[in-house]
This record gives sequence, structure tokens and C-alpha cells, in this order.
Amino acid sequence: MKSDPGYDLVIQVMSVANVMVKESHRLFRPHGLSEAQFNVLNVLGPEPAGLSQRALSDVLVVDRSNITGLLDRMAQSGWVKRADHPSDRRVYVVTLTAEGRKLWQKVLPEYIAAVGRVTATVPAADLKRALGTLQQLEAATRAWGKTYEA
Amino acid sequence: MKSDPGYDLVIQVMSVANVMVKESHRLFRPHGLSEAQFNVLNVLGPEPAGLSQRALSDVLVVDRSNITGLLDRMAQSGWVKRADHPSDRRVYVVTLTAEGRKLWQKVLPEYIAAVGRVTATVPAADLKRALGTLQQLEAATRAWGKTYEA
DNA sequence: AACAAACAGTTGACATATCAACAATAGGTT
DNA sequence: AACCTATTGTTGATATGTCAACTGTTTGTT
Repeated sequence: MKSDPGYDLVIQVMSVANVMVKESHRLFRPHGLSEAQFNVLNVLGPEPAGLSQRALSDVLVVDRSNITGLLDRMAQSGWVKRADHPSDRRVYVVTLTAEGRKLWQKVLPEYIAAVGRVTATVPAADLKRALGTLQQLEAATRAWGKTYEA
Repeated sequence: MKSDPGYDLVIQVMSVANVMVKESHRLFRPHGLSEAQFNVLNVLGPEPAGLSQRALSDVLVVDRSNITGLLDRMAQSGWVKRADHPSDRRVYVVTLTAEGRKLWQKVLPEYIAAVGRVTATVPAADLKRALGTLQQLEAATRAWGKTYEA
């Protein structure tokens, strides 16, 4: 029953991600935002020309079918809008509304500040090292998935 | 636009956790298991005397209301059962069935092996260091939540 | 004993996620 | 042009998660 550093780390990654998601709700809730919606703001914010729902689902790494309802709700809140694609009638071009952009510009700095306060408690060198390790781990996990398929 | 190591790490934590959850589905699916159900097996496995649903929700860090449906489905699959508490009529004592235990003993080693293959690609010293950093980060995040409340 | 407060589990409304199947459209091949 | 195939967004079934409100029980106080 010796403790395996790899296993411990994987469990810890799940745990800390879970805690971060839950705590971030406190920040989003007063704005009527969910985490998924915050992510949409962050993807569309730097893309004034807009993205297709397909592109959105690729960046967010969720199923296409998810985007439909997510955008429906955000459109109802007045934060995004869908326009027809000029040359491909299958696709919508999704952009932030002025309201959506304003919300993004208000919430993102709050989020960055909150993250800053949390990570300030740990030496920057440690943060960088951990970042590198987790990047390797993500790549290895993806690679495992590929071999598992075959 | 200088890159902030703390922010980068937080984003990376979310990303790797997301990838790990998604990839683990490949492993669970053939057994008809979900991640939430696998977690229940892992909590109940080492507790032959059983746990209350309340205790289960505390360990899994989810709302009590979640446990009801989760156990309903697992009971229907024949993996867990509820018994009346001998002295407190409000609570159920939840235990694994023989089938549930068998499933646990089959899936857990598979999971450990998969994690082992993934983490074997990274030096153990790095894994340990990252573990420590993430533990600090989790504690700091929880502390942030507390101050945010007040 | 009687009342108030706390607690366990359930329910219902909702948001998010998956997957499979579908309609409409686009594009490549013959 | 006609046909096959791939792609986009949507829908419906299902699982998981939140929260608020409810029913019963238990417990502590008066």
C-alpha cells in the first residue's frame, strides 16, 4: 500500500480543480454567470469577427450539441448573438454583444485578481515547475487515450 | 501582456483535469460505470460497515441531493444497497453489494495501471514537487473562499 | 412534556455535459 | 449534373451537478 506519487498527483489535480471550480462560482454568481458562460466570454472576447459554434466547441473541448443551449441562454441574457455566415448556410457566426463585452471586461479582471491573490501564496518558481509538470501530464494523458483507442 | 505563472497554472490545472476526466471515461464505459459512480465504489470499498448518504456526500464533496439519484441508479445496477440505520430512522447505511465489490476490485487496478502508465513519463521527483504545490494551491483557494464569504 | 432547532434524505427546477440520430447544406468524384 | 460523403447545428434521452424547499426524525432547552 505504498503511496504512489503519480497516483497522488492525479487525485490532487482532480481535487484542486474541483475546489477551484466551486470557489469561482462565488465570483461568477453575482453577475448571473456560470463557469461555462464565462469561458464563452473569454473565447469570444478576443474574436470580434466571431466564431462558428463548431469552432467554439473545439476551443472549449465540449460536444457541439452543448453549444446550442449554452448560446440560447446567453443570447436570452443579451450577451451573445448569432448571425448567418455569408457563404456557408450551415453555420452561425457567434459574437459578443456590447453588453456581453462589457460584462467580459468587468468579470475577467476580477477573476485574474482572485487568481492572483491565491497564487501569490506560492513562490513563482514552484508555480512554473508545476505548470511544466502538468503540461507533460496532459500530453501523456492524451497520448494514453490515443493508444487506448487502437 | 506578460504571462503570469499563477494564472497559467490555474488554467493548466483546469485543462489537465478536464482531459483526465474525459479520458477516464474510456476506461469506465466498458463497465457501464461513470466517474461519479467509480468514486462511490472507491469510497464504499474500504468501508464494509457502510456510510450514510450524508457522509458520502461529504467525502465526495457534492450536495446531499446528488446522492439520492446516484445511489438509485447504482442500486438498480445492483452495485450498492441501502439498509435502515439501527438507531437513527433518518439515515440509510449504504454498502456495496457483492457485485459492487467485485466490480470495484476489477476496475480500480485498471485505473491505477492507467494512471501509472501516464505518470511514468514524468520523473517521480517532479510529480512530488507538483503535488506539494497543488496542495498549497488548494489550501489557498479554500482560504480565499472563506474570506470572500465575509 | 412541549417546543424549537438542527439534521437526513427527497423532490423539483434548472444548467451543464454526454451520445446518437436527424435535416440541411457543402464539396469532391465520377 | 448526379451521387456519395462529410459537416453544421439541432433535438431527445440520460447523467450529473447546483440550489431551495419540503417531510420526517432527532436532540436540546425550557
